[in-house]
Amino acid sequence: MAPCHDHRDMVNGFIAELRWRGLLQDSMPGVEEHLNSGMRNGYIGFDPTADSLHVGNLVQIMMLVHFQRSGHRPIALVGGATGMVGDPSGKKAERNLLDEDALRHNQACIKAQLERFLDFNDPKNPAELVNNYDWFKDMSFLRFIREVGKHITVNYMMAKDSVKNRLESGLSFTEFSYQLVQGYDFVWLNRNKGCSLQMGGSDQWGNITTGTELIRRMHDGEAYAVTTPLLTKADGTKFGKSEGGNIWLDAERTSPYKFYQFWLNTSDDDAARFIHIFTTLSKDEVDAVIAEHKAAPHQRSLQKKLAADITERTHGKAELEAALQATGILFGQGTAEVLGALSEKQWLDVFDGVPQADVPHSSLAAGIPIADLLSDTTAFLSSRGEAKRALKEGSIAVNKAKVGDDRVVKTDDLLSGKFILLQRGKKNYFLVKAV
RNA sequence: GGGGAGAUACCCAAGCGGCCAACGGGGGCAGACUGUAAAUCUGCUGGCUCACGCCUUCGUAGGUUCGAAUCCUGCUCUCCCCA
Repeated sequence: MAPCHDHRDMVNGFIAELRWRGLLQDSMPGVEEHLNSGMRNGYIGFDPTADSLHVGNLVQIMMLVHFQRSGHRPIALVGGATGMVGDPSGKKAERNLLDEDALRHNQACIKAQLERFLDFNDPKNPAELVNNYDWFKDMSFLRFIREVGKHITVNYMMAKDSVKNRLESGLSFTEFSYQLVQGYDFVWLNRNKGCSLQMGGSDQWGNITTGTELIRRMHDGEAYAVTTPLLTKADGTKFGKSEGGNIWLDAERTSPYKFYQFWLNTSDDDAARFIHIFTTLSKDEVDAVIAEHKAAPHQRSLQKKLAADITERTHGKAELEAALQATGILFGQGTAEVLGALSEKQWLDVFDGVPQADVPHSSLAAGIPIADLLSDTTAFLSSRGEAKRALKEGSIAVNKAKVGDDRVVKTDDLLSGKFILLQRGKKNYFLVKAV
């Protein structure tokens, strides 16, 4: 056998890879042979509905990552045009349309994020980013319905679940047309980029098959579809949300610390599935981590591995280190002494993603009753009533020590001369800075 | 165009003249147990004081009444049925 310097010299079973990772929901007959017989181009579309992707998009991003690692060329499509139409799939109501400026801004931000996951400079199979606005901006309505619409019957379009489910509540012609617009993306990519595969979540199956159908009818091309299962959590709640809402890939929206914590907090069942999906570890490595975790579940090595891997991939090594340091300090044996040993810079680094407030030295010198500090002074808790409730629950800690409602916070409580750490329960922190 | 039903706190959903800050469920938060997991149990979940009490709140604007989320009127919106 010829020596192989780079795994990308060879195409290796992408579909098999998806299978063991639990990422394969549906696929069209013949895909596996098609992909295994040479380097192929495949794409996934991303909706520019916000200026950042979130962890829910991560499944699709990882699909492209695995695709590239298998030796194929991934194409990420940002839906500048489709974003203007609105996909009815899985939506109960008509969507609001974004204006063009917002879409442009969102596309640029999403592109920057995708560049962190995919290799756009690989000499053999570089990733590519396209925007369907580029081929739709000069497409006239008449041309579209003559060239594209002509090939698909309304009967065919109505049979799609995304349309059927909305027939009762109603959907606009615009949303109805969505599958054709997306289908034409595939046609265009097939023609101009040699793209023969579209991937996506299982809710995209209908849209994708409209695309393969169009390709077949318009120029007798070869095209395939593969979808991933919809990601769920073991407890049935929606994946990707946390107390504060969505978990974003943008560090400004979700701090790397919170991002790391999100993954660290996944349940055992979920973590075992997620490590298959969101890391590039080999099957042996995955099995080993899961086995290690089973042997000593309290170590939570599985969650740690998962969180570290994704955080580093998303935010980089330095941010991961900072998140680890913050985690160690906040959840470790961390006592007031540990905290007091930090430099001012360390304080600010560790608490980067934690809400903060400035409090004048003078009021601390006078002493602030804890209830006042929690609500009026810092707005850590939304009202005095909530502060008092929390105190009654025994959930408030100052500098990692539980306090009662009679506690008065003074200058003596300042650590490193400047900081006080407030805490509600185990996971909610607030940093007071004396100024 | 005609007829009917409805709008209650984050969501669902009771209440139909005073005992309603408003049953119950979900969600959320916290405590216990743990492993910053899951499951379970307990408490809290409008604001101010927290002890009574007070203030704002039941689509919206008025009205009746000692007193209304509950009755009357106008308005807005939603849903269903018939044409």
